[in-house]
Amino acid sequence: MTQQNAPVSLEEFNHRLAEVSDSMPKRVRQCADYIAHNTDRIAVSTVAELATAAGVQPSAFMRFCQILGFSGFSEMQKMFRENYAQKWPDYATRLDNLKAAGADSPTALLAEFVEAGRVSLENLATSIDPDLLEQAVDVLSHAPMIHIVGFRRAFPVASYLGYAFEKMDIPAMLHDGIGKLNPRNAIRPGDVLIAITFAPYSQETVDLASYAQGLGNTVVAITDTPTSPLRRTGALPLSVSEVDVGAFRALSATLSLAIALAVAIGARRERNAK
Amino acid sequence: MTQQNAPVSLEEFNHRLAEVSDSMPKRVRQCADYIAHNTDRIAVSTVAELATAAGVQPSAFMRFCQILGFSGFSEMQKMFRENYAQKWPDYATRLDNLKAAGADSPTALLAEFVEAGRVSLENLATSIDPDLLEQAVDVLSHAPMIHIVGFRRAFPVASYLGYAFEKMDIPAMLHDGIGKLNPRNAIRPGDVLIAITFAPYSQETVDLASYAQGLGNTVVAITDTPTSPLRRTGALPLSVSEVDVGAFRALSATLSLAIALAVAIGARRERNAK
DNA sequence: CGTTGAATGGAATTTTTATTCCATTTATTT
DNA sequence: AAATAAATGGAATAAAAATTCCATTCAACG
Repeated sequence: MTQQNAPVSLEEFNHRLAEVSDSMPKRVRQCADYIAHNTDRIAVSTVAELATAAGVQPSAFMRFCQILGFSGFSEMQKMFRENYAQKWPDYATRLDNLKAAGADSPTALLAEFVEAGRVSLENLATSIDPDLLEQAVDVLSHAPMIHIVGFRRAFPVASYLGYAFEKMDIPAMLHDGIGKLNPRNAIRPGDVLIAITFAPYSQETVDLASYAQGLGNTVVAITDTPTSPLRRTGALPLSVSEVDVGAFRALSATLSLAIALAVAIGARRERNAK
Repeated sequence: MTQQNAPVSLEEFNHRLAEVSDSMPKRVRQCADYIAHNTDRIAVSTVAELATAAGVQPSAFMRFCQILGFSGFSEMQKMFRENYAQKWPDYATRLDNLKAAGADSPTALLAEFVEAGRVSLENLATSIDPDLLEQAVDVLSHAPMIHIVGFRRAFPVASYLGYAFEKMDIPAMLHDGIGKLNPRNAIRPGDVLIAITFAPYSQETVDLASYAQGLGNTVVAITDTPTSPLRRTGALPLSVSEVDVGAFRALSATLSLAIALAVAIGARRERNAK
């Protein structure tokens, strides 16, 4: 009994709800009232749970779903789950589709990276922990010297941080591994290390981080997943999850976080100096 | 088979994940990796869906849940559904919250860079000339060796290109200025130079570009304004305009262009090789 | 006050989803 | 290289959930 006009977005859903909320039998209205106040529970509950919470029988809740235009509860829930998951498009699939369409053209590829960057940025904005960021800025703005380490795909981020600190006259040292010199002894008491690494985590970075922590220095980690080895050692973790396109990523979110961190440190230092 | 220590919060879950992520069989690790990047999907998916997305059988996913200390998938999902609460605020809302923290707060700064990055990416997508990009890919995919130069704020871009080419087994050389060696003679006939520079244009980059062109080598320029000195010399110009936040920029668009260029070259080379 | 049609509760049924089990493959150890 | 243990895939089974159906209740109207 699927109706022709099932809502496909939160807006449509709310609109529909308002539209039909007059002319509802008692029990169905109970459902509507409950849902209006607890819309977010739809995606993660069963009919039985929602029905109980609304004080009605499952069958009554069922009728509510149908009055709204869905074939049943499952279809309604599907809409909410998809809406929620939309932030994470499946890039592997999309890339396959793209190739199937014969479009491995440079422009199509660029569009993919632009899209991936956009999603990564949105995700950064919604996932960053303001407290951790604040803590990182605080500790870094008091460091006599900031050390930076990051290799392979993390190196562009490390070097950009180095550039930014340089431009703001903040004492900083980029451990870039030139000549395999490993200038560990440059890390003095009170110095803070910014360690950047992503899966597969580079051993040198992890080593330097634990060395610094062994000395009692604070380490700020820019890293990805919760399984990152930098988290285990008690570093201050700033996490970024970047969307891949094939085997590569655009680093948009990571660099944005890095440069925001650097500029915030610069601003904080000026304030401290006064 | 409920274990005594099933995680009851996201923190505990992540901690546990990090703890056991060494010493995991292959398939279980696949689950861990997928979940680490898509934690938010657990609440709204079925085992079958997650297993497919992680590329494993449902039974393998089941084992993963148990290794983490849950009796099964349902128990794990229950934890996530209970903690689901206010994950709903969307991008726009969240960005407002970040800004609301105060003008020069780290989060407000981050919000600005995220916004700037988004705008820059949009500009890039609409302003890039597909023909020029195609020409650049074409000429670079036939080069016996690709040289890369970029200093200061362009250096992260240059080094990321170096990383990408390295990963794809494409002969490339990053002219990074170490020891002021200036290995100009490494540029052989047929080689192509990617020169990256933005206002204020760094002299070394411009010099190397005109040197290469003097030899008859093609130069692909990643640069900004139409007045860039790299344009005057007849280089193939790919232009990006990046939105500034104060004196800095997030480089999102530039890096996206660079990585798309690199991957396109890699794909083209494979096609040529056949 | 009886008749009719809508609304309701609850149990029966169907469908979906989680979970277990076991034969087969893959690694490890001797 | 053989023996042993661990890991894996896939199908079988169990559990849970959605959906339907129908007997009963309630409300409206003549």
